[in-house]
Amino acid sequence: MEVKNKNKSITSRDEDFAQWYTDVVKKAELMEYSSVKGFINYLPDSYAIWEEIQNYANKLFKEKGTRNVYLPMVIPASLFNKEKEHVEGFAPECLVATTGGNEELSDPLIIRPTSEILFSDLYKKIVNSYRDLPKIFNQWCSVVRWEKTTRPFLRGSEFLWQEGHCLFEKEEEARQNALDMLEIYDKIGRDLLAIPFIKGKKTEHEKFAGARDTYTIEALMHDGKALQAGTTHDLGQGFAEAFGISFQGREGKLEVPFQTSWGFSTRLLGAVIMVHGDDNGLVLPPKVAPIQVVIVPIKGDQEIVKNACLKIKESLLSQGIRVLLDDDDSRSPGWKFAQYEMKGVPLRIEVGPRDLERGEVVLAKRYDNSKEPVKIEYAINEISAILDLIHENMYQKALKHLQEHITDVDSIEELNKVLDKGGYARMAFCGDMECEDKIKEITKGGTTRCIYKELADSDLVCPCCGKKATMIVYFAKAY
RNA sequence: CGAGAUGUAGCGUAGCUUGGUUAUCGCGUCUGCUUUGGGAGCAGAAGACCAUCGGUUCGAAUCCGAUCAUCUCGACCA
Repeated sequence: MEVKNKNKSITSRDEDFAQWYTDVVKKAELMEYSSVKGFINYLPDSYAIWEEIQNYANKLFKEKGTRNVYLPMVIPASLFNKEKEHVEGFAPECLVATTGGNEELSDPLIIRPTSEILFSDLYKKIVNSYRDLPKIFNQWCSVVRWEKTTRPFLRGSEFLWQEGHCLFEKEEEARQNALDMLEIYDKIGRDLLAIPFIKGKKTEHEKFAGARDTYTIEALMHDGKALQAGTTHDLGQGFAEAFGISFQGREGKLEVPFQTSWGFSTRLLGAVIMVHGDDNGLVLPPKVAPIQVVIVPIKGDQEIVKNACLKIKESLLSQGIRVLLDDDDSRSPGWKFAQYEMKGVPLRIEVGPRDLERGEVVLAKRYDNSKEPVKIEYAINEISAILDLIHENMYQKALKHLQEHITDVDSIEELNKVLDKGGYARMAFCGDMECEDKIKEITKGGTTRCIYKELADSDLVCPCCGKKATMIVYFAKAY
C-alpha cells in the first residue's frame, strides 16, 4: 500500500529542488548554520553518517596498505609558492593568517586548502632510499577554501575530507594506485551509499592543478545535475621535482619518485541527500543510517504492546542493528511516522494491539513508502536481510535514474537540449581547452565530467570545432 | 565577485505604500486533563532589543545609508 505525502513543511522536490535541499538539511537536523558564512555545524545525525563512511573507507584503504597520519593545518606562504600550477589553482581561495599573538608574521600562514605541499615537504625529510618506498599515507582532516557561494555539504568554506598522498618508486605503481583508489571510491558508492557513479579520467581542462591525470567519480542528482564526489590524481613527478624529493635507487643513482593524491569529502552527504531524498524528507541508505530501524508502539501503555516492542528491540540489538524504540507516549504515532520519515530512517516497525492479536506487526519501508503486515518472528529474524534488500533496491532505483539520463548526442543543438533537461550527454570531443570553454558558454554551464572512451583513430569529429575527435566525453551541468 | 530577491518569537507570517497606544496570526514550546492505527483535543502560560550598525524625525518594524546572512541566476570550485 502507498502512503501519501502529508508533509506540508518542506518544499516539493519538483517545485524547487534547491529549496527542497535546504529544507531537508535543516528539518532533518543534519546541520545548523554557524556565525561565519560557509562554515556549518555538523549535528549528530550528519556526523554519524560521516563516521560510517570513515569506518568503511578506512577498512578498504588499509587493505591497500594505507596508513593514517596527521599533518599541520597551516602552510608557510614561502613553501606554498613552490609549485607554480598548484599555486595558481588554489591561491584565489586561500584563507591566510597574518598575525600570531600580537606579532605580524613575516611569513604568513596559509590554512591548508589541500595538503600536497605539506606531504611533499614531509616526504623530502623521510624518504632517502628505495627501501623507504612506497609511502601510502592518508589523513582525515578539514580544509579551508574561501568559497564565494556556499551550500551546506555541497560547497563550504570548510569541509571534512580524507586526503591520501602517496609516493612510489615506479610510474606504473603510482598510476595503479590512482586507479585502485578510484575503484575503492566507486565501491563506497555502490556498497555503502547505494549511489552509482560514472567514473573515468578528467579532460585537460578539468584536471587538478598540478596533476598529470585526474580520475573522478560523478553522481547524478535527482534534478539531473552532476556532482563530482571524489577524485584521484596521478601527480607524476611534478611536486617531487618542485620540492626536491629524491631517493637513492636500486642501481645507486638518485631518482625522483612518482606521486599520487586522492580525496573525497563530506560532499558525499550532499550526494546521499540529493540522490535518495524525496518529498517526505531524507531517505538514508541502511548501511550509513544512524538509526536503521525505528520501533513505534501504538497504544504503548498496553502491556502486550510494551512487551512486544522490547522483545523486538532486544533481538535486533543483539544482531548488531542500530535500533531505536520510541516509546515516548506524549507524541502520537502519526507524529512519529512523519518525524522518522523526515530523518530518513530506512525501516519502521509499527507495533499495535490490533496486529499483535494476529501475531503481526507492520513494516514500513522508507525508500518506497510501502507498508505491509508481517509475522513478528519475521520482523525479528529477517530485518537484516530486509535492510540488505532495501540497500540493493535503492541502488537499482538510482542506477535506473542514471541510465535513463545518459543520452548519446552528435550535435551542439542536441547537447544543449539534453543538458537543459538534465542528465549526461555523451558526445565526441576534440579535447581542446578552448572548445570546452566555448561549449560551457553555449550551453550555459555544461562541462565535461569525464572521458567515456579515448579514440585512437576514428572518423568522428568534434561537433563544436569540426576537428577530429580524440575522445567521447560525458557532458553535464554540475553542482 | 556580478545581477536579483528576502530578512519581524524555534519555524512560517500580518503590519511597511501613507511613521503615531501594549507588533498580528498559525505551527511549535511549557503546564494540566483527556488521548494515541498517519503530524490529537480542550484549558491555561511563556516566548520578539522587528538581521546588525548608523542616519532622518518630537516619535522608526515602517523612510534613508551601510554592513551581514539566506535563496536564485552567472563566474569560481571537492
